[in-house]
Amino acid sequence: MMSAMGAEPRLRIMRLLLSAHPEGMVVGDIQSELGIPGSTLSHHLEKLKIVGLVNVSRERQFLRYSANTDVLQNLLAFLFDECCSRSSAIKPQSIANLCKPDTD
Amino acid sequence: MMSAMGAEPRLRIMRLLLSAHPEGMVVGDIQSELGIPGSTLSHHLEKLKIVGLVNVSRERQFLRYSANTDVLQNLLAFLFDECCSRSSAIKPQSIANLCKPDTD
DNA sequence: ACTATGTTTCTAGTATAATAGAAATAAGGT
DNA sequence: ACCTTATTTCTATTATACTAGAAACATAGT
Repeated sequence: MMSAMGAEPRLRIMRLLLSAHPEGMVVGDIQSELGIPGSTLSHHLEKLKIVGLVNVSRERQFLRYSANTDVLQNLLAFLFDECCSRSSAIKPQSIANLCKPDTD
Repeated sequence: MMSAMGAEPRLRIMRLLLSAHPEGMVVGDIQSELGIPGSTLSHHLEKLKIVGLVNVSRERQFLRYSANTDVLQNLLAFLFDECCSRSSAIKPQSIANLCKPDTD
């Protein structure tokens, strides 16, 4: 998954899909937004789908892709676990607070 | 950075260095622990160093590598920011709680 | 059935990355 | 100065990934 997110075109796709979450976007819109040729885009979407970072569903003749936030959450949890339980070097609160100053 | 962590040998290195945090490890110990030939290991360590995920310091004739937890924290913060501020789809607390059930 | 549109698969070229043996460099001990 | 140990750089090979045009496939409308 990190390898998948490590490629710039795919990180751009993920960020775009997160902007459009939870509705997601159809391929054509992603394509015109990012300016990536169809076949190249399809290849990247395929990779993101394989590792589970995105979900796909048909909508008439369009394919709608959306970010799989459960999987993203697992990735974040894994990284946290590595950092915290292995080394206690990172303070989760300092990061969590960045996102939700209103809850808690 | 995600690309760097996305390669399996390098993820193994990072996990090992996090286990040994904050002391870190000298190259020879990493090598015997992971069973990676010296030149290959050196190549991977170089990459991790370039993206800032590890720090190096000389210690007599050894080179000691250690995980750069500040940079890791920034990476986590970036991911959180993408997920939370773009989509509000991820609950930071659910992850933060995995690590520190005693603080807060 | 035919046409139009959206998306993928096929194919191939190019670039980047992983691997590791051998030689070179660095630091330390005698 | 020389030898030993630690690590890197050099070099080359092999494998994998990125890119994208063209053709194929899927769905919808007429």
